[in-house]
Amino acid sequence: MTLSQGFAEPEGADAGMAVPLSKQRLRVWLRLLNRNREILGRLRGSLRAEFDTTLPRFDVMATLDRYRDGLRMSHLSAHLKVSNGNVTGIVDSLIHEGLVTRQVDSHDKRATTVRLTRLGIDRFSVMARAHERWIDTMFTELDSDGLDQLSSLLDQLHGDPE
Amino acid sequence: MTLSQGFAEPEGADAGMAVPLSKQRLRVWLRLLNRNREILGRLRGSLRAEFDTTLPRFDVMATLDRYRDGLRMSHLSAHLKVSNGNVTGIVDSLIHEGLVTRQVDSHDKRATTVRLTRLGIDRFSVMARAHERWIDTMFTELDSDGLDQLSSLLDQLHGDPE
DNA sequence: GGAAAATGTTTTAAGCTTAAAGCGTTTATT
DNA sequence: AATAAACGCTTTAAGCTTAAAACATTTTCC
Repeated sequence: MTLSQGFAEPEGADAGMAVPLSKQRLRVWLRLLNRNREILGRLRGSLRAEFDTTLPRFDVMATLDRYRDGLRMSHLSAHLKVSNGNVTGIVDSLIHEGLVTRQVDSHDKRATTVRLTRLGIDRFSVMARAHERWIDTMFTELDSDGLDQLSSLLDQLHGDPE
Repeated sequence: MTLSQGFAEPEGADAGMAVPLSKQRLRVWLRLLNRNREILGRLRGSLRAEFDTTLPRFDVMATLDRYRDGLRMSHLSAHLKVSNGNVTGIVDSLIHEGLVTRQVDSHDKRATTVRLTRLGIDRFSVMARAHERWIDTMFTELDSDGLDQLSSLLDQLHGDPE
């Protein structure tokens, strides 16, 4: 999965200042990683405690809720940035619970469209409200300006080759 | 795992402005999550391609490299913010490869101290240099000020109950 | 139209992850 | 000292995740 790109030299010619900048980047990356893990841990615990479900299932439902007309499996996994096969299992289990349907495309028999059921929509809307509250409490200290700043700084990271 | 805390009302009394702020928080959280996944995906791929190892193994070694005197299993998992049992398996496999040792504490027979071996230290130092380069390329667009800002904004998120 | 390449998805094998239960060991309480 | 509680770690069961292989269908290109 796209790994042969790396290895450009740090570009800002490493004359004296280069080392500290690398270290600083490393520290910030570590912090980003840890914050993310902490937040995910809390969300996971809350989802389990309140709704007896998991984060991956919630993520799939959230994405399908944003695309009410349904989504191809491949688009779903692209949106979630997880592997293709991964989504298969999660969707299977959501179908098993009656929250989602999988419908073969009439024009292309390879492709399927996944969609929330009525039940799925209803279930999700309850969870979404709770989720919004959890995020609110974790992001309380950031006001609109802080959020904009954070957002724009995050945009400057390029995780994707692009 | 600490889940009964949540559910304070968004505190800034939701009069008109509250809804957009929640949505903005949600968007930023999504972005944070996605960036993190992208970066992790790239690092995973590079680690596999260049060193035939995994991110969790790298993380354990990186932590042990910072604590050359060794670390208790519990401290290790606390640092990594993963579950206790999780680390057990990863350390097992690192021991199997001769990169790490596990030594029972002489005063407390329940506890063990995990430490990099000479081989582990050497292997890690090679990987660490590559890792630094990868992070450098992904964080190129952020200068020292940007990094400081990002760092301080991330500090304002509270993932941990605290 | 038929072979080859590409596409959309699922399956597989290996490994990660968590929460909860289990096992010794140590500490606290009487 | 005996019991109970706490602690440090490992095991277990269930589920998530990935990369790669496999499958089926469609498209491309002679």
